[in-house]
Amino acid sequence: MSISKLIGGQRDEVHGKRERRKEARPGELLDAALDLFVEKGFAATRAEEVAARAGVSKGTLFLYFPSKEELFKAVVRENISGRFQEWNQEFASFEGTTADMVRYYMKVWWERVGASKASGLTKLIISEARNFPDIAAFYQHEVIQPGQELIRRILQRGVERGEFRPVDLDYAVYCVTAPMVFLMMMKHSLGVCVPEDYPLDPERYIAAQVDTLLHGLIVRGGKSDGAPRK
Amino acid sequence: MSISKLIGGQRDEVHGKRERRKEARPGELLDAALDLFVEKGFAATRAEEVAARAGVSKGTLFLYFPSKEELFKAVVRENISGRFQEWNQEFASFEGTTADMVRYYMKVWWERVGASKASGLTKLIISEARNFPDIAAFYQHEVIQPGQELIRRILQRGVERGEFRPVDLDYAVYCVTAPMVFLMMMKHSLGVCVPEDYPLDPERYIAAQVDTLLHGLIVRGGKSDGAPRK
Amino acid sequence: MSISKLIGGQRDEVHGKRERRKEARPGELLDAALDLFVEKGFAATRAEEVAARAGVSKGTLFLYFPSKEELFKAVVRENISGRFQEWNQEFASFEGTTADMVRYYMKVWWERVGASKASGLTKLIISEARNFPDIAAFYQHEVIQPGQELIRRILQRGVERGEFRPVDLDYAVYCVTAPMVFLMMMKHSLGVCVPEDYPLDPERYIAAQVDTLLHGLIVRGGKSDGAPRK
Amino acid sequence: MSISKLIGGQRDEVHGKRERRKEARPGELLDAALDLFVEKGFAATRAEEVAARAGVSKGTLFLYFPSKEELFKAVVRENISGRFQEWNQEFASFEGTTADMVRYYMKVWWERVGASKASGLTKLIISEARNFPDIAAFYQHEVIQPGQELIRRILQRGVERGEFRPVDLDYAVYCVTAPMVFLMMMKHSLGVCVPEDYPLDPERYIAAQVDTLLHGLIVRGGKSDGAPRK
DNA sequence: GATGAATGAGGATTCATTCAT
DNA sequence: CATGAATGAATCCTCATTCAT
Repeated sequence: MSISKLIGGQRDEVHGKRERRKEARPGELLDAALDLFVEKGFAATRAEEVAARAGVSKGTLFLYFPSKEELFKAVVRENISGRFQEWNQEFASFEGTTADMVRYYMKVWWERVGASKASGLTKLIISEARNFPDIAAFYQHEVIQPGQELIRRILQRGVERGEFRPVDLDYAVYCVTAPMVFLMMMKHSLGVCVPEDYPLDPERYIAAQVDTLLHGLIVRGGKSDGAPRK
Repeated sequence: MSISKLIGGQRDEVHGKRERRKEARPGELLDAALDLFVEKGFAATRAEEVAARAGVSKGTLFLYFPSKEELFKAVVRENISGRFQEWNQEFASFEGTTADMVRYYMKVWWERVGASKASGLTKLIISEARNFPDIAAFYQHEVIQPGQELIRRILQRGVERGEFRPVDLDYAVYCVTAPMVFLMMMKHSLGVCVPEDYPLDPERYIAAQVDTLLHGLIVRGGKSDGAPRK
Repeated sequence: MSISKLIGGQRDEVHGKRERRKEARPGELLDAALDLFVEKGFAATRAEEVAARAGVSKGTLFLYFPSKEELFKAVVRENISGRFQEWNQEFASFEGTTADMVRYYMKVWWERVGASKASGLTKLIISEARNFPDIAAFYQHEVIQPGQELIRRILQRGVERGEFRPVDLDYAVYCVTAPMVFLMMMKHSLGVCVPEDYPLDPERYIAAQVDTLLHGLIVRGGKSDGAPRK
Repeated sequence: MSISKLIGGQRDEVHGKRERRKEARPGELLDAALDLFVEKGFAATRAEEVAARAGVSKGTLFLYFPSKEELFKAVVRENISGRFQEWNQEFASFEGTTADMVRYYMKVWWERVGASKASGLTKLIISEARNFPDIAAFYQHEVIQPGQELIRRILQRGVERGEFRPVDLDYAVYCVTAPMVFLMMMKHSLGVCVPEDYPLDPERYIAAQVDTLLHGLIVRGGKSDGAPRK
C-alpha cells in the first residue's frame, strides 16, 4: 500500500480528483502569482500568465480571486510568516552568548526565509510599496516591525550582558536588517540578471556580514567566549 | 538679469529663450519620467502622465523618445553618474587614515547621490531589473561594478596599511554597499508609505552603520588615529 | 394528508416525492426566469441567477434548456395564455349591454392577467422585441392579435346594437389595449423604481379609463342601461 | 464666398477639420448610442458597435464618455427635452376651447416628440428602468411629472370652464398619457418587428384616441364649439 | 440525474503610439 | 515643432456552456 494512501486516509473515497484539485487551486495560483509578481511586478504581470503557470485557464483564476488586485493582496497575506512568536520563544530560552545568538538567527533566517520563496515577497513589496500603500503599511506592521523588535531585543541582551558595546540600539538594528534586505533584493533582481558578473554566494555573504558586524559590536577584550570566530 | 538666465547658465548668450526651452525639453521629460518610474514602476507609469508632469503634450514625448521603453533607457543613461573617475582620482591622492576615507566617502555619497534624486534610479533599476535585463546589466557594469571596485580598493588600502583586519575583501565590499542600497530602497519605498512608523533619519542611520563597520574592521590596538570615533 | 400533497395535486398518487420534484423543475426555472427577465432584461440576466432563484445549480438549468435563448423562448411559450378560446365563448353567450361587457372584460383581464405575473411577459416582450423578432411575431400572432380581435368584436357588437357610436373600429381597439399595455408597463418598470412618486392604484386607474372610454363611445341619449355609471 | 464662411465666421481659419469633428463627436456618439440602446437595450449593445455607427473607433468612444454606463446617462440627459417651459407658456396664453387645446397639444407632441427620435428615449427608459433606477427616477421627475402636470392643468381648465365633465383628474391624466406611451412603445418595439401585421398609422391612431377621449370628456349638450369634430 | 469546477469566447476599458492640423 | 484627437492592440474580467464526478 502506498504511503500517500496511508496519509490521505479515507478522504480519497469521498472526494474525487476534481475536488482535491479545487482545494489545491488557490495555493497553486498564489504560488504562481508570487513568482510572477516578484519577477515582473504587479502591473506587468498578466492574469492569464498567472493562470497558465498554475496550469489553469484565465477564467479559473477569477473563480478564486475576484480581481488581480485581490490576488496580489492574497499573495501577501498568504506569505507573511507568523514565525515571530516561535522565534520570540526561542529567544527567551536561548542560553549561549549573544554573538552565538546573532549567528544562529542569521543562519535560521537564511534557511527558512531568505533562501525560500518568501524572500521574494520582500522584494515584491518594496518594489510595489508606492502602488499599494496599504499593503506596505500592513507588511510594515506585521513583518518588519516584529522583526526589528526581535533583533532589537537580541542586541539589547548583548549590551546588557556586557557582551556588546553600548550602541544606538534604534539604528544598530539596521546593521542586521540592511544586509538581509540587500541579499533578498539582489537574489530576486540584479542577481538574476547578471549572475556571471555578480556571483553572490549567500553563505559567504552572510558569513562576511556577521563577521564584520560582530567584530564591530563585541566589546574589545571582553569575555573570550563571545569573541568573533572565523 | 532674469532668474531663468541664471539657472540656464552660459548657453543663454548664444540661443534665444524659445530655443533654450526647446533644448531643455528632453531633460524635463527625463526628470519627470525618473520621478514617475521610481514612484510607480515602469508598467504603471503612463506616458501621458510623464508628458503632463514635464509640462508638454503627449505627442511631444514621442517626438524626443521613440517609445516608452527608450524613454526608460534614456532615463537610466542620463542618470548614471560618471562620478567615479573623479572619485578615483580623489582616492589616489587621499592622505588620511582609511577609516577617515570611509567616513568621507559615505558622507559624500549621501550628499551627492543618496540624498539626491539619483538614489531613485537604484530603486528603479532594482525593481525593474527582471523586466529590463540589459538595462540591469548595463547599470551593473557602469555603476555598481565601478562603485564596488572603488570600495574594494579603499578596503584593500586599509588592510594593506595594517589599519583593517585582513578580511574577505570580495564580500566585505557588501558591508559598505548593503547599507547604502538599503537606505535608498527605504527612502523610495516603505519610507514613503509608512513614514510615521519608520522614522529613518539618514544621517543617524549612516553614522550607526559606519560606526559598527569601522569597529568591525579596524585592527584592535592599531594606530590610534584610525580608531572609530563617536 | 400533507400540504405538499394538496399542492402537488393528483399526480402524487402515482409518482414519489423525488420524481414530483424533478418534474416540477422546469416550471420553477421558468418562473424564476420570467421574474428575472422582466426585472433585468434578457441580456442582463445571468443563467446562474435563474438557477439559484429556482433552487438548483447552474448545470441543472442546461439540463432542461439547451441555451439561455431557448429558456427565453420557453418562458414566452409557457406564459402565453390560451384563455382566448374561453373568453370567446363567454363573448358569444354574454347577454348584457356591451358597456357591461367592456367593464366585465376589463375587470377579468386585470384579475387574471394584469395583476398576475403574466403581465410581466408583455413588458418583457415589448422590451426585447427587437432582439427576438421571431418571438415578437409569435407573441403578436398568439396573444395580441386574438386579443385585439376579441376587443374588436366587442366594440363591433356595441356599434351594431346601436349602443356605441360608429367609430373607426380598427383604431378604436387601441382605446382599450393602450390603457392595458400602459398599466402593465408601469407596473413592471417606472412603478417599481419610483413608487412613492407614482402611486398608481390599478383599480382606480382602470375605473378612470373605462369611465372615459365608455363616455366616449356610448351613443348620447342612447339606451339608458348602457349609460356609463359611476 | 460660401455661405458657410459667412456663417462660420473666422472660426474656420482657426480650427481645422479635426477640431470641428471633435466638437461634433459627442453628439454623433449620443445619437448612435440612442439608436442602439433603443434597438437592443443597454446590456446587449456593444460599445464598439456604438462607436462604429458613429464612424469612430472603439477607443474614441471612451475619449468622450468614461464608461458605457456614463454614455447611457448622457444619452438620457441629452434627450430629455426641456420643452415644458415653452409649452407651459403656450398654455397660459391659449385662447380657444380646451378640446382644441387637447387636439393641438397631441398634434404638437406627436410632431415634436412622438415622431422624433426622442420617443425612443421613453421606450429605452421604460425598458431599462429596473436596471437604472436612478435614471428612471430622474426621468420621472424631469419629464413625466412635468408632462402630467401640464396635462392635468389642461383637463382642469376644461372642467373649470364647464367644457369637460368633472372627472377624477389624477387618473384622467392617464387617459392622455397612456395612448402616447403606448404609441411610443409600439413604434420602437413590436411595430418594427411585425409591421405587416401591425400597420399602425400614427396619425389615424392619434385621431381615434383624441376622438374617443374628447367624446368621453366633453359635457353632453355643452358649448357647441367644444364638441368633438371629425 | 444533479452538481459545480473549469473553460474560453466575448466585451469593456486602457494606453502607447500615430498623424493631421 | 507642438499638439491632442484618433486608433487598436492588449488586458482585465464576465458568463454561457461543458463535463468529470
